[in-house]
Amino acid sequence: MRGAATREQIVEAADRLFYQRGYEHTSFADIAGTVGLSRGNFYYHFKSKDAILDAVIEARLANTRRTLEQWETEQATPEGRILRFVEIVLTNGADIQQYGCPVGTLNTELAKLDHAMRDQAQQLFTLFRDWLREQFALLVPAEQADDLAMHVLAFSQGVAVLSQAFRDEEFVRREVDRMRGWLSAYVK
Amino acid sequence: MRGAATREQIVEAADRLFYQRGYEHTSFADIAGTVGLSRGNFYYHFKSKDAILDAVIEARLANTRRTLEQWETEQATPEGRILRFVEIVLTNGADIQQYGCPVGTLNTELAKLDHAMRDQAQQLFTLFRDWLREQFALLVPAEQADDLAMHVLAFSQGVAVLSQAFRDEEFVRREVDRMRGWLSAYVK
DNA sequence: GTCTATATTACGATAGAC
DNA sequence: GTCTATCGTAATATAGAC
Repeated sequence: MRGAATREQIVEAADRLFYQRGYEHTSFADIAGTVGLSRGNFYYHFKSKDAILDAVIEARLANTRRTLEQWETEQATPEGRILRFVEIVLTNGADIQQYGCPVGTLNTELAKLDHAMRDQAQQLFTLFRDWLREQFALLVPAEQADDLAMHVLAFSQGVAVLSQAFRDEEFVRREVDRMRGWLSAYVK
Repeated sequence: MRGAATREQIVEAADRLFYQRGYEHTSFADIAGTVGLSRGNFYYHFKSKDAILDAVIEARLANTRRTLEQWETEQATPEGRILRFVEIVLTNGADIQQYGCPVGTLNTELAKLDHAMRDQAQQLFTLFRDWLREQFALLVPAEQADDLAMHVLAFSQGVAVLSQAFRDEEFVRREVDRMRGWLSAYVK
């Protein structure tokens, strides 16, 4: 019981630190310090740094699935759901301006490190891609849906990178408005 | 003479390694090994890692200015110049698929590290932004030009992040085609 | 300008007591 | 399950010989 709670605390702290500082720049001491644990005890729960990354990605995948399910129930129409995704850059605007997109920055970092966990990080993107594709498939012929899903995904990444680089909230708003206009052409 | 040549070699090697592996993941030994220099001698040329980063960014700024000037002479029309920028994601497609955008990934990394050289890295983006704005100012009213410039910049970053994550050249092609269509609406 | 040798620190990881 | 103590390695950086 207690063990599971500690493990969860470690994963949560690592998740946040990996996002805010990056994976490589986060040390065991950082995570242990945040949780209030000694470095030695750390290895009882996770035997390597990669093992923590694995757990963090698994947690993010689970959280993402939960979020997407919630959006399904909250938004009645496919365009409403797609718009819900588009507006993350506003909803999470402050975090994105400081730390970038949690999915995009992790993928970028692991790609440069040529890290073994690259493909699992890509799955985070794939979750959104597939979900967006399903929404578009309700609006356009099925063979166009994936292309449009990738376009919306690219929008989110472009906005996130520049939002972090320039720290310009107005830019984000303008891009969301432009995306709203683009999207309206596909609404039945 | 010889000293300047060695310094140049160091900056070139560091530039490439920072791009391919990331700044933090690149060690002095990596750079020294590439140039064929001992670590000790290294500090004769650069007294710290930050000093190398500074020199690398300066070199990139100079290279970027040169590239933009070249595009000015090569392309007679503003739309041709903007398109030349848009097509970088194809021209440098292989590198971007492997290492991402050199400007975007550096900005993302330095932002997470909260690095002192962040603002100088941002200048790389600003060079492209200002240049694109000037091109758009020849096509649309001046007050719209910066918004459109940022949109094109966001396009390049979105495509670069997803190109690296999914390693999908077809996606890049489709996005460039879409951008060509978008751009044609602004051409006189 | 270039080298070897070394100081120093931080990190990932292990051993073993409690 | 948690702790302290410690090892090995790699990285930044310095000192001093040639």
